[in-house]
Amino acid sequence: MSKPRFLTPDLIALTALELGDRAGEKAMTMRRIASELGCDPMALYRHFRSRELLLDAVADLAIADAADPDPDLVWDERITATAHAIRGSALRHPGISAHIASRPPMGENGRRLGAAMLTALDEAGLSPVTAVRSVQTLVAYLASSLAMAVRAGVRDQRWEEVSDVISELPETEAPGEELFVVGSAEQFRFGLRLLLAGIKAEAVAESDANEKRKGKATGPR
Amino acid sequence: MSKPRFLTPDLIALTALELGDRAGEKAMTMRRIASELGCDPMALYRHFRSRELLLDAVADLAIADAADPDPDLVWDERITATAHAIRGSALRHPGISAHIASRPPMGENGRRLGAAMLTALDEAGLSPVTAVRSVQTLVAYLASSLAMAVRAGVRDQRWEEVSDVISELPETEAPGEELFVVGSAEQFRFGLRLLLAGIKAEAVAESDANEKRKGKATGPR
DNA sequence: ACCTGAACACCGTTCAAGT
DNA sequence: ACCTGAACACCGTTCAAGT
Repeated sequence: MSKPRFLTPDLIALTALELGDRAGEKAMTMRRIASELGCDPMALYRHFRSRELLLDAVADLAIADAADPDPDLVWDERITATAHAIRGSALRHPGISAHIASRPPMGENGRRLGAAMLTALDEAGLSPVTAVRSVQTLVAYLASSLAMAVRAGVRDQRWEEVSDVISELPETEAPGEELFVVGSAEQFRFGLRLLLAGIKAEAVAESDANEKRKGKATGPR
Repeated sequence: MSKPRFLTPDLIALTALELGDRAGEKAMTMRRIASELGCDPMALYRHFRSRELLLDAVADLAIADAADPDPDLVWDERITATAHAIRGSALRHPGISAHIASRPPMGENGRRLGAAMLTALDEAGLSPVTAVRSVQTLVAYLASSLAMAVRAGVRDQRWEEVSDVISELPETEAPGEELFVVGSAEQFRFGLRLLLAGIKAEAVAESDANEKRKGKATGPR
């Protein structure tokens, strides 16, 4: 409304986030964000070099309220808690979730939550290389689950067709319809469980390798 | 150039795919696709109700050359082969890969390849419900890996910052730079391995449950 | 230093009209 | 049946100018 004398990156990102939540992804244009702030569209370019970079800032802001996991939890519960926290925050801001899905936030909050997962995996006994790879895999899965949840507002028509395929398989009873709600919390939980089982197998393999290596120097046990 | 008297969905999709490969994602506008075909932009709307639906057709076309897996392979190798085939085809069409990532193709080819994975998982002994969930998880991971590979043309500046986090962890040696090439084939392979390990654990759990159930009726073995 | 206004080169899509 | 043309209501971004 009134001309804000002090435009800041934070104020711009917050305004864009609210606009997106209220009016949808497509409403977050430079022109509409500016009119929301009561300034000229070009004023935004004083603070962000492009629309893409502005949206990156909005994406990181959207997950600001995802809390770090309780340090008393064991490592795999900490991973699960962090993943669900990120998913929850992102879905509470539907206007920016598609952007989060395609460009995982690497701002203050993205790095904070990434570090939390990395620390948990370190505690699980993974080597640094495997821990980083695992975090990247978790982030990739999280991003995609988000993308699917966003457009699954109602049921995604296209997935229904998969049921035709299933009924052609041998020994198959028709599964319930709810199975085809892509992006559901239940589907998300399932995929996370698969990944954690894989990570645990990886941890066991690495610790076996370490045992064997140490064994040669100090004897077994 | 000359006015094509017989516009078809296939011809339009093919033209758009080539344009995208040649001139990038943003070049695939209704207006430019039409000018490539030598027709009026509005002629396209006779065959696709919206740009989004046209791009869905292009996405499915892009993975048309991903072959079904060799039926002689064991199930997990078949999953791996299919996933790599899809990734390969998608990356050969950089103009549409971002769209593929955000909306997994459910046209002729998407369904064909989804069915191949589902059949493999059925053979692994998974229940239909678990098999469908697993395919959805695999597709989600595949989609996201694609999205990351697309914009990783050069190194993604933002991921580099993760290395700061790592160096704060205890007992960590600086990992090689190549670790931060997000979307690399190696990173993709790693995530796929995690998921397959998870799926195998799931298969074991389900077959144990079945053994126990049958055991009560027919005795062990 | 920070913001404005006009202008450039585009978009997707609707609608009424042509053949 | 299929395609066209003009028009509507927008975009992101550059550049020169204002205060």
